[in-house]
Formats: sequence, C-alpha cells, structure tokens
Amino acid sequence: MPELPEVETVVRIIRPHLVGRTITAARFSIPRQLHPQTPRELLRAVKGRVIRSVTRRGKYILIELDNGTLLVHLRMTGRLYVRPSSIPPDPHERASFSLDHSGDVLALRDPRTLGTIRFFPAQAVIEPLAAIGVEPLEDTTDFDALFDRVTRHTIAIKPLLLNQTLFAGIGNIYASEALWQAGIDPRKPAGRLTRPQFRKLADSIRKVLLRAIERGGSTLKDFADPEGRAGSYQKEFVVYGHEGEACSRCGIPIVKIVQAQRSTYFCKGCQKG
DNA sequence: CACTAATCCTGGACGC
DNA sequence: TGCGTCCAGGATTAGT
Repeated sequence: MPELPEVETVVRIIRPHLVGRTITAARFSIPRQLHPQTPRELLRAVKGRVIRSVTRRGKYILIELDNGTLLVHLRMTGRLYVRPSSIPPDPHERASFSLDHSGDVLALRDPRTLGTIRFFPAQAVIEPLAAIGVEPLEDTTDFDALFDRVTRHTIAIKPLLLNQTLFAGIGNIYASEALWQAGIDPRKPAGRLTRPQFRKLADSIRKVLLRAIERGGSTLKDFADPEGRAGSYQKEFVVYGHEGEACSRCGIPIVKIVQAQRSTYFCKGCQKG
C-alpha cells in the first residue's frame, strides 16, 4: 500500500503523539513479522523505553527510542496509527505498543501481515537502510552520480524506479504517474535516458510526491491516515488505474501493461521519450 | 546483471 | 448466495 507520500503522512501525524512517551507494554500476534526477533525479545527491548523521534527513510518508519530504533515497514496493507486504549483493537491489528499517561496505543493494522517490525540497538548498523537510495524530495542529491548509476542499467526505467537503492520511496503508483508527467516511455531502457530526460524525470518524481503529500497520500483499499481520514491524491491519478480512459494530455487511451510482474499504466501518445 | 517465477499473506472484486 | 479466479500500495530469493 504505502509509498513515500503515505508513509510521510503517517509519520507526520503520529509523531506528536509519540515523541517523549514511554512504551509500557507491547503485544505482537504474528511472530513472523518480527523475524529474526521473537515477540519476547522485542518486548524486552522496548518496554520502559522513551520515544525520542519518529522519522522516515524511503518507505521505512524509524521510531527512535532511548536504547535503539524500531524499524517499521508497512509493505502492502500495513497501517500505523495511534488510538485511545478505550477503542477496541481492530481484528487485523497485529502489533500494539501501550504508551504511558494518556492511555494511547500505537497500533499496526495489517490484514496481509506482510509488514515488518525490527529493533536495532543504538550502536548497531541498521542494515536494511544501508543500501537505500537518495530521498527524492531532498535537493542535496548528487545528480550526476545518480544519473550515472541509473544509466548503467539496461532494464526498463519503470521497474528500475521500484529499485529502492536508487530513488528511495517510489512505488508502483507513483512510478507510473511520474513517468507520465515526464513524458517518458516506461519501457525505455534506463541506460538510454538522456541527461535532460533524467533531469525531467527527477523533477516529475519530486512534484508528484510533494503533491501527493499535500493531499495526505492516496487511499485505495487499505490506506487511511492514523486518524482514520483518507488521503485524496488518488483523485489526481492521471494514468494509474485509468486503463482505457482518454489521456488528459493527448486523448489517446491509457494502456496497462505488465513489467516485472507489476502493472504499469501509460499513454502511448505522449510518453514517447 | 536481468529476466522470470515463486513466495510471504488476506481480502475484495468479479464472473458464472 | 456461493464458489473459483484474479488482483493488489512491497520486497526477497532461487533458478536460468
């Protein structure tokens, strides 16, 4: 479910409810989601610890404690939210952390149980983040270096955008949307992108993601922000899910293809670059 | 490196 | 109403 804008939305909303709070208890119903740790080990690591910060890196959520970091990934259907303990847990709630004082609960709802939670001690390397690529919204990127890395590949640009070691946080929806914005054929081999094309693509990615964050992310089936409100960016999808409809730029019907076992939506009329 | 398929799962949509 | 099939925002791995 969640790509960068949805994860960013979640982080912004839960952060003020979490920072400074102490975790007093925790429950986990699907041990596999904690692998390689056990529920007992994770509980022992977090109980009594104070939450220092809540941040995002790519699609990962980092909950920094006074003794280490909880690394949460929502995968396809995960939702992370804070609820009052007076509200009963959703049937699909797979993990919960009780917080001191207000009686709030930080909860992971995840019907497909593909999401993950892991704890890394303070001095440990957070290995899943080691190879994560550049943050698309930050302007500190060494553009030439990234261009060189991207154009080293021969695979099509769209599936390459899903590779988290280049741009971090782009998922299946925003990959299609950004390529349409940039007028680039998703089937084009990455190595054949010109420097101006890649520049335009990077700009389009930033614009699409920023706009989606403004809209509170996209809501398809499972995503709602932690306060239960839905994001609305899906109303602005130009190609994703619009197979057969006329392209808003050139009028040619949007087509759906499959690349690397994932759906890609694009316009053959105006994505010829 | 790249392509393909399979895997981890549940549930909603759709066709009959 | 019920059942079978397909599909889904992600990521990893095995085999070719």
